[in-house]
Amino acid sequence: MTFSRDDSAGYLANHLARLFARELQARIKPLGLSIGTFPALLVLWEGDGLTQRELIAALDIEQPTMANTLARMERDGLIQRRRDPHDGRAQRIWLTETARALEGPATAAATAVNAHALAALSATERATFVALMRKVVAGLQPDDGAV
Amino acid sequence: MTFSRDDSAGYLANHLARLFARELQARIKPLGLSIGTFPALLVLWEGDGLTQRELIAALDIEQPTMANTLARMERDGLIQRRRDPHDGRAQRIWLTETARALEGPATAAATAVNAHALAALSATERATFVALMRKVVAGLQPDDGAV
DNA sequence: AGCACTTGTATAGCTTGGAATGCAATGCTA
DNA sequence: TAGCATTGCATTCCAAGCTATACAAGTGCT
Repeated sequence: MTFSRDDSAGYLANHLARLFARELQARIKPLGLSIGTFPALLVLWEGDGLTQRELIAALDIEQPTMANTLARMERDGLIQRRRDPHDGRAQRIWLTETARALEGPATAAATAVNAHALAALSATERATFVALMRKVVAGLQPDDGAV
Repeated sequence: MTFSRDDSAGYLANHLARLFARELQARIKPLGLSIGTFPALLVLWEGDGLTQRELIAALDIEQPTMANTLARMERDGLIQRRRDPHDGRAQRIWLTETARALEGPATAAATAVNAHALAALSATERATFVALMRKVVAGLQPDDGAV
């Protein structure tokens, strides 16, 4: 029996993520954004002043990846970093006005991508799909709560 | 209303793919493989002697990505490329014995990753999950059949 | 034969992701 | 309080994905 790509959850997940990324990329490029910054922005739009460590915990991204992403975001004028007055190691991350102004159009773009991607599914199927993804993610995630 | 990451199919797909990739990577690293070569190997194990173009069509990978992946695979002794005798532009890709020998352990590793990832789901849910991913992928794919 | 067009690959340059490592600031403890 | 462990972040190096571009080999047309 050969291993079948289209029966493999892992293969499909990879393919799915690439398709989503391609489309989101196309839609937010006009805004001057790229996909890697998106998750961080989503968190920061809810409330900034976080440390890198807090962002990492929220997003399950490895620390060097986040450091790199934040460096690009600072370069591109999306964030500013200021040292934490109480902890000389930490920096707190603040959105610029530019980044704040992008919340509306950027989330609209993401919503549009999701809508387009799920257009082939019924409302029930969409809910099931998202719930199952959440369940698998939860099962795979390293922080098992209990230790 | 704020955009909620955990209700976003795109966000979840990205997270899911990263979790799968991390685990597969860990499991096949001991074999001397890395995840980027995996899809190409799956196709070539079914039958080699393909051109780069044929691999791309099978996997929905952009051409420069595949060129780059094949270069790494050749460097790592997984494939050899020989010019097509009938078309001076094309090269046909052949697996080395090394690559052939890895089919068993590598697909076993991928199967184990899938099993682990879907462990939180019932048999019915697993089938649903895979079917829904396939459906969304099909809906997002560029080649609409009709043109 | 000559020319434009198409096709198959390669290259350059970027982003996004990770592992491994280094280092400074902090915290803990004997 | 000196020494050690921990924490927060940066850096290095690599893989994997993309866009844009280049280029050589084939194809078709005149």
